[in-house]
Amino acid sequence: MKISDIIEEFIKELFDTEEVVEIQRNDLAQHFNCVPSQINYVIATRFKPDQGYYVESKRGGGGHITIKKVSNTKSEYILHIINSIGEKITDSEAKILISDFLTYNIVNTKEAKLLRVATSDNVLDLPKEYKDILRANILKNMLVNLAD
Amino acid sequence: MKISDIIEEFIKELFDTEEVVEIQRNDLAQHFNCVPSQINYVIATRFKPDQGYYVESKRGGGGHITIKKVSNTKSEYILHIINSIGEKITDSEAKILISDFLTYNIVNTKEAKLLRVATSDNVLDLPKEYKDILRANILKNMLVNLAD
DNA sequence: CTATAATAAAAGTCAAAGAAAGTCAAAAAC
DNA sequence: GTTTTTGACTTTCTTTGACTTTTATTATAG
Repeated sequence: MKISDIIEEFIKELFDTEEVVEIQRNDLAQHFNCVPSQINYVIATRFKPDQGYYVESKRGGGGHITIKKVSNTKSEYILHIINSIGEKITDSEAKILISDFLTYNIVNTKEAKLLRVATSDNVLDLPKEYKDILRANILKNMLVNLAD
Repeated sequence: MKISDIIEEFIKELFDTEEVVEIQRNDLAQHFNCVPSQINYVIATRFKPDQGYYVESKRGGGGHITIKKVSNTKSEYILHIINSIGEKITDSEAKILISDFLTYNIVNTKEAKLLRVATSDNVLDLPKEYKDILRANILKNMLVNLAD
């Protein structure tokens, strides 16, 4: 079996327990007994954006390579959620949904806050008969704009 | 972990309790067991003006380094806008405000979209008497969460 | 008692050395 | 002939230390 495949597999296994994988190029190379640039090769060929990964790195002392898995099914997931939201949604239902988005990295902290604020009961100071309908409307429309 | 990162973190923690941080270069270096110029390095790379810090120093006996967190004009700007929004705001007024935020890089494209969507006339499908009040409420609350 | 000179106590500068990661093309393997 | 492996060379960031500059204090001369 090719060393590149082994390294690829190794890194991918790290994602089982980690959301973001941080590696030390030289250490990893030493661990697999290969030249450091082999690691670059593996990353360049197996962790491309269209394969759902985002890579960052830093050189110098304490340098490292960070690989993030970006769910490519993100927009699919969002569209699915949008469809599952009916004509109404309560404050607590929305709250849970948004918290899930954060957990699954569909949105970042700031975006989650914006979603939450724009759909929260105390901001939507309206008669009951409007509230949940409007909330569903706002939420769905905001979500569409997060799906890309 | 890098010593520079540790020192950076240490200094930033001082800001939790202090508005202005005053350090003694040699003491700090001794505390972290590094050469004094390491402190200069950390300050030069981590406490730059565009990172929101202003640094002053004095040499000689009783010398020191003072680091001030300069009031982020961004959040100041946002807070100012929030105060200027009354109890109501129309769709077109909001639109202009949000477009200004983008122009001045107060928000990024995605955030601007979210603001726009959550305050737009067609999403806020409500009787006229509620619309502008609710829009102001939503907008102000969202902005609070962008001010940091 | 001042005014100056010497000394000490800081912080600043800058370049060299070290510690990573990146690049790219040649060689090897498939 | 395409993919993988290898390694020499480059770039970036961090650490270190010798040397400089500034400021405060202390000692000395008048």
